[in-house]
Amino acid sequence: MLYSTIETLKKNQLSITDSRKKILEMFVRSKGALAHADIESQSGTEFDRVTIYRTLQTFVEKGIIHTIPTADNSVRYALCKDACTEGHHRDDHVHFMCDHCGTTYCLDHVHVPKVSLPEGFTSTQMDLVVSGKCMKCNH
Amino acid sequence: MLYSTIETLKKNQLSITDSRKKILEMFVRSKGALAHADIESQSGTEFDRVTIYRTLQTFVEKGIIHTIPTADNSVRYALCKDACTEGHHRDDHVHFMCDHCGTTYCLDHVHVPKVSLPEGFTSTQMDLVVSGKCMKCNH
DNA sequence: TAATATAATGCAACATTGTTGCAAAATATT
DNA sequence: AATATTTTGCAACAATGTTGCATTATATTA
Repeated sequence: MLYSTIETLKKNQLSITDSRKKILEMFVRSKGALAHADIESQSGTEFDRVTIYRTLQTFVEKGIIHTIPTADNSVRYALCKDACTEGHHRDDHVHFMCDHCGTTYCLDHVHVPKVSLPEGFTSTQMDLVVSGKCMKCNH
Repeated sequence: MLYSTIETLKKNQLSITDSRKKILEMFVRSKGALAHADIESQSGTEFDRVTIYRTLQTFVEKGIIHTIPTADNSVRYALCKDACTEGHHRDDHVHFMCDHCGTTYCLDHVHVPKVSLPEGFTSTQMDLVVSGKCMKCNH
C-alpha cells in the first residue's frame, strides 16, 4: 500500500509542515509503536519537545494515530488504519509488547474476541494488550 | 471472604506500619482501582507523597496489588487475587474503565479469551481493558 | 521488658513528563 | 506579492515520579 504523508495531511486539513511530515514518516517507516521519547531521540534537536507533543496530539485528534494502552502504562502511539476517523477510533485489533526488546506491535489481523460483561455494563471500546516474546526475540 | 490487612502484611514479610495498613485497607474497601492521587487525597496529609509511592511499589513487588493498563495510560492499582505471587502476576481477568464516572473495575469472573498470535509470537500475559459505561452510570 | 539492630518514613532536592501563553516564523489564502 | 492564519520555539510552569540521608518507628535479641 502506498502511503503519502502529504496526502494524509491534506486529507485531514492540516497544513504541511516539516515536523508533521517527518513525524508522520517515522510512523509509516516504523514497524512498531512509537513513544514521545522515541520521536524526540530520532529527530535530534530538529524539533522542540513541545512541537512533538502538539503534533502527536493533533494526529490523535484527526484519527491518524492512536494511543496504545501498555502494560507499563507508558504512552505509545501507532498509525490508525482506515477504520479510524476523526473523533472516532475503532482499535479492535490486538497490541503486542515484547518483554525482551520492548517493541510494540499492532497485530492488525488478530481481532479482539467478544467477552460477556456483567449485567449493566456496556462497552464502547476494547483494548487487548498481549505481552511476551516477539518473532525476532524467539530467534 | 475475610481479609486481614495485618495477616497479608505478615504473610509477605513486611513490617506492620501505619501507612501500609491504611493504604492496604483502602484497597480492600474500594470496589474499583486506585491511583496514587486517590490515595493521596483520601489520606490527607497523613503520609508523605514519597511514602505512598514506595508503599505502592512494595505492594506491587510482593504481588499484593497490580497495575492496570488503562486506555488513557494513567497508572492505577488494584488488589491481586490469590493467583498472584511475588514476582509472578497472573492478571488474566478483564478490567473495565467507565468513560462516564472514571471508575476502574476488576471483572474477576470474566477471563480473557485465548487469541491466536502470528507465527513466532509467544505470550506470557494478556490484559484486556474494556471501556464503556458501568452499572451505575447506565442508571 | 529494655537495649540493640533493622527497616520505613519524611524531607529536600532533583529528574522526567506534559501543559500553557505569547512573540516570531512558516504556511495558506487572496 | 501581500495579507491572514496557523504553527513553531521559547520560557515558565505544573504534575508525576525518584533518590539520598537523617530521623523515627518497627522488629529482634538478650
